[in-house]
This record gives sequence, structure tokens and C-alpha cells, in this order.
Amino acid sequence: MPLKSISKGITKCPECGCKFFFEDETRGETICGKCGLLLSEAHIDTSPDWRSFDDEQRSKRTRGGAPLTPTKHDKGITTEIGRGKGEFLKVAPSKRPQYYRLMKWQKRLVESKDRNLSFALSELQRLVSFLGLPKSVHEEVAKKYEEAVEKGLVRGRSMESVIAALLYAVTRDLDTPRTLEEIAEASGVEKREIGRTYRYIARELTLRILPAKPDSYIPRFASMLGLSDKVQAKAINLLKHAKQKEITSGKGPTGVAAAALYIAAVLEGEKKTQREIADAIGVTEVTIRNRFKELANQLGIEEEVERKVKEES
DNA sequence: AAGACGAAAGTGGTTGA
DNA sequence: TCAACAACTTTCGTCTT
Repeated sequence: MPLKSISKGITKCPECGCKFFFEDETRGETICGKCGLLLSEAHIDTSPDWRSFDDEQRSKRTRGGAPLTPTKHDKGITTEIGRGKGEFLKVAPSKRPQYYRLMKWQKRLVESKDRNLSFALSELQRLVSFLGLPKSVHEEVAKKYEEAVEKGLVRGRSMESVIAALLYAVTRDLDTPRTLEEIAEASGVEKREIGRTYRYIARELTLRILPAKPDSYIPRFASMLGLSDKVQAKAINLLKHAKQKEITSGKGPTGVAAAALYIAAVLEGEKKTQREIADAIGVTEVTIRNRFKELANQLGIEEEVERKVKEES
């Protein structure tokens, strides 16, 4: 039977030019029906699955036939009525009209479900590359999205907002946090909406997401501000000490990160104005000042910082 | 003129009854 | 669902360089 497209957009056999292919599902191959040319193989993705990066939660999800690659909408495996080599011939001639109808319906059902999923996943793809996120985040979100679809959580919500919400949760969980702002801007979904969806999804999927740690923001923010590795290291060090004094909890992690960077930059002789940092990170100067004072105070480095500030201006 | 500071009022989100 | 609450923002006047 003619297929609209085999993998990678092949619609015609390059050998004989015919448009008839069949798939051998047990071998995972697609073969030209006329000349027997092997057009594609390994439909079944045998690469390592998501578990490889997800140690803690492995025990939670051990369903059989785990997705091989959750970032593809059909995971590389598609089952449809009407595709087998001899399938059609196995049907009695009198039943063939019915068989046609079945094929048609199967196609409609599969395609409408897939359309949703593949649309969502292409949106995800876009966001992931726009925000420069690692593959682990991509896969985790894809996995969770499917879970959300299965539980009917997407109904009544836009796919975009669900994807955005999951990104928000997963980036935080995997220590590459993005702020609500950043995700809102990239996805075009309002912050409010993302937040709402996030809370709902997190509850329904019983995700346990901890507040972001300030230090996981440091490298990214530092590079946005063009600060050196030395400043980064200093900032992270400051945060480590601050954490022991328990002055970081309950505060917005971005504000804490901003203040730590400010102090570190000053101490390392790469001073930035509070405004520069505030703009880059997305908090106000006031917040930086408040956090900055708390940090300097608790760490007993007020005088040192003050001296440096004067030196550098 | 630019940056830092901080007071005061306003905003949005969380929490607990 | 509502009110209380803490964190954060906005706005603005003041001080320093």
C-alpha cells in the first residue's frame, strides 16, 4: 500500500521510482514493494532510555515497554491497521470494504492523537533550543507531558501552557532552573497562566519540586553579565557560607543569587552596578540591596565590601 | 549626571482557618 | 473562599561621587 512518507520524507523508491512500500515490523525495516530495496531500518530505537539520567525516580516508574525515546511522538514505533505486507490479502474479499473503513478510522484516531502530541513536542523542541536546555530536560518534559495527556490533565488547558509549566518544574528539578519570566517570554504564555498550570500539574502528577537553589542560577547569570569564572566561584562560595547561616531560605532564589554575584564582582574587582545586575537577572535594585545587606551582614564582610566599592569608583 | 540608599505604598502569591 | 502575611516591586526623595 502506498505510504505518504517513510522516514525522512522518502515518498518514492530511489531505486525503481515506485511508490509501494511495506514495513517488516519484526525486523523494523521498510522495504520497497517492487524491487526490495531497503529504505530504512531500525524503526525501533534501541538507544538508552530515560532511566539512565533519572536514578532517584527509577523505582517510581517501571512500566513495561518504557518509551524508548519520549521526545518522538510515537517513540519510533507506529502500529496501524493496513500496513503489513500481507495484511490486506488475509482479509476475505467480502470484508474488504469494512477493512477499508477500519483503516480510515484507525488513521483518523491515530492521527488526531498524534497531531496533538507532535504539535506539543515540536513546541517543546522550540523552547528547549531557545532556552538552551540540556537533553535530559527535553526528555523529562516529554515524558511528563505524555503522562499528563494520559491522565487527561491537558483538557481545558492549552498545550503551550502545560509544556511551559512542565519546563518550569523540570528545569528546577534538574538543577538548571529558568525563571517564570524567561519561560513566559520564550513560550508566549503569561506568567500567571504558567504558574496556575504548574501548580495544578504538580499536584496531579504528585511532583515534588523543591525551591530552586540560588547557586544553580550563578553560572548562567554570571555569563549573561560577562563575569569571570573567579567571580562565579566566589559567588558560589559566598552562597555556601550563607546557606549554613540559614539566611537564604524563604527568600527568592534569584534575588539571593543576584546579591551574591554583586558582592563577588565587587570583591574580585569586576564591579557591576546594581542596575546592570538587576536588569540582567530580572529583580529590582531594591531587592539586591536588601539581600546584599543581609548577606554582607551575616558573613561579616561589610567593611571589606564597602572599602572595595569605594576603591573601584 | 549617575549610582547607591532606603522609606512607604502597592502587588501577587501562599497559607491556614 | 477569605483574610493575613511575607517577599518583592514601584516610586520617589536624598545623599555621595
